[in-house]
Order: sequence, then C-alpha cells, then structure tokens
Amino acid sequence: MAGSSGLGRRAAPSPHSARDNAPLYEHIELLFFAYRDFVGDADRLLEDYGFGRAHHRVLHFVNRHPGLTIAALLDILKITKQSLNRVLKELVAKNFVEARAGAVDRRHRQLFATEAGERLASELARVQTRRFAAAFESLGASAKEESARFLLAMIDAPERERVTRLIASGRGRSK
Amino acid sequence: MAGSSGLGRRAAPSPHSARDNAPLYEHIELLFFAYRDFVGDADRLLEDYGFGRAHHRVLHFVNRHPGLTIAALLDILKITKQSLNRVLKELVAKNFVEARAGAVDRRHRQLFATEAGERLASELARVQTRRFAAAFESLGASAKEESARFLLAMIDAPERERVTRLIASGRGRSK
DNA sequence: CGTAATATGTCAACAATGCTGACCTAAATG
DNA sequence: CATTTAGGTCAGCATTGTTGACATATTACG
Repeated sequence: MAGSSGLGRRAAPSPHSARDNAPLYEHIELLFFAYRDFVGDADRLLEDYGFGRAHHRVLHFVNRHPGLTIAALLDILKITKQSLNRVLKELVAKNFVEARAGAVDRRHRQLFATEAGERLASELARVQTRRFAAAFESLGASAKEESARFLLAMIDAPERERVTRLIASGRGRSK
Repeated sequence: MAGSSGLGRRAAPSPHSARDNAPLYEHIELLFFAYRDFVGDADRLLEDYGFGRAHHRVLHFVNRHPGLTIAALLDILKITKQSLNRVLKELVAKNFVEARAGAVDRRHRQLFATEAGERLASELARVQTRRFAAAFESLGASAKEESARFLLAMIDAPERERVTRLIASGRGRSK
C-alpha cells in the first residue's frame, strides 16, 4: 500500500522523498470528478436557455469585463474566432450580449452583457459559488485561500501572472 | 495571509459565511484555467497516438481497474454505451485495451490494458502527476492532503463516498 | 425447456464545440 | 492610396456527447 495519502485524514508530515514518481491517481481522479460536477451545475441552468458551455464562457467573461473586445476574448478563451463567433452570434441574437463599435477605434467591437445577460451570468456564478462556499464551510476558514493558491499553482507557470491580472481586473461582484 | 482565522479544521462558521453571496469569481476562473492546462498536458501526448480525451478516460480507468466491465465503466464515466463503444473499439483495434468474456458470466466483457495500453496510461498519468507534484512543491508539505480534501469537497455530496471507494480500489501505482 | 431479463454491440442521425482554410468588409495607418 | 488590422462569414471536418431502434449472446427463472 505504498503511496496512499488518505482522503480524510491528517497525514503525518512525511518528509517527501527526493524522487517520488508515484502517480497521483487520487488527485487526478478527484480533479476529474470535481470539475465534472462543477460544470454540471451550470449545464443544467444553461439548458433552459438553449445555451451550452461555450455560451457560458463567453457570457461570463463579457460580464466580468464590460467593453471587452473580440481579440481580447479570443486571447482569454484560446479558441478560434469562428468558434467564438458561432456562440457570440447567438448570445447577441437572444439579447444576452450587446456589441458596440469601439469608441476610439471603430474597427473593434466592444462587448457588454445586457440586463438579461447580467442576470444569467449572475445566476450561473451563483450556483458555482455555492459549490465552493459549501466546500469551504466544510473545510475550515483557511481553505478559501489555500484552494486559490493550489489552483493557481496548477496553471501553466508562464500563464499565472496573466491570469492573476485578468482575475484582479474583473468587475467585482454582481448586485 | 489575510483572513485566516483558525488552524483547526471544521472551524465555526465565520461571521458572514451564512449569507455571503459574493460570487467567487476568482475561484471559478482559477478552476477553469487550471483544468484546461491540466487536460492540455494529456492532449498533447494523445495526439501522437490519434486518440482524444475520451480515449484517455477509458484507458485510464481500465488501467486502474483491470477486469472492469462495460457497465461499471459506463457508471464511472456517465456517458452512453454508444459513446463509450466508439472509443473503446478504437482502443481495442489499436491494441491498447483487450476485452475478454467475463470469467463467471460470459455476457460481461472484462477490460484490460495491454502492455502498450499500460505504457501509455502511465505516461499520461506521469505528465499530470508532474503538474500536481510541482504545485505541491511550491505550496508546502500540507498542500497534497489539503488539495485532496478540497477537491473531494467539490464533488457532489452524494457521490463522494462512491468516488472515495472507487479511488481506493484502484490499482496502486505504476513502476 | 422455453421465455424473459441482462449485457453488450451496432446503425443512423443529430447537437455542441473545437478546428482549418479561404475570402470579405470596414476602418485605421502610413 | 495601399496596407494593415479587426472582425465576419462560408464551407467542411473531427471529436464526443446524445436518442432511438434493433440484433445477439448468455444467463436466470418458472
């Protein structure tokens, strides 16, 4: 039973061996299941609107960064403009997102969540927040900051700075 | 450092935890980016074999649970048998997975990773483990157990027990 | 034994969301 | 004015999920 780390216990502080190559199956699988349930929350909501996960991501970041341009959004999502456009068109058609010509450079489109868009984005954030909040409540006060540090450390090192800035620059909270 | 108010687990609910509605945008976005990079590791490897994420999941769980039946795998992955069969057929055709008739009930198929399958599964687990290991190294000794508790707490409550058992029953470690 | 239930396989079609490549317009820039 | 930049669009394709219907083999049961 080498390498067991135990799910619910306080492990003794093991002096971690210099070259421990044991696959962290536990963590790999926990992240898989956790993410699946995490996005599942939103999926159920989105169904009522005829939207998918791609719509969610676009709406989320537009709501968080009013005035975002297409190029900036593409850079966040790392998808092609064709993939983005497909879902963005639907969000605009259904009046959840509005695209205005850029104030300074009219070639740009600046994206904004409409009132309906804000409402849906908030609702989506709310169900996902609930999952985090429930976890933190069961884990203790430090879990909130610890988990943020953990998740950041799981992001590609060269991206961390960018992500940190992106998150910090987002619009604070809904209502 | 800010906001930590107690080292013990199971801390008493902090002042506004009961009705704190502020969306946890930071965590939501960190999890999104972290998961994207996490699966990205495997995606790059899989490309060389002409496999996708669906193949990865099947190969992973078959390797972890030799002798797994189709029904059990469907229950883990929560996809339809048609979706599973599409990728499973390819894994068998390319000789990464083997399906034998069940020993006791010949209606069952028991799935096993071939030697090539084990090799690929190990390689995939290795790159994903590396990401976790690097994170834990930067975060300190307790992060490994803390993150496992956090991830488990993010899973649907009624599923946690099942997942815990599933993980515990998996084949230990590769060489 | 014979029928029913079970475990699996398969065909066809469709939906969501990625991708590439090509080509178009509008606006800014030099 | 020519070029570059930002974006839109069309066509087609790949992956991976879905339903629904039907086929086959094997086991279980009355």
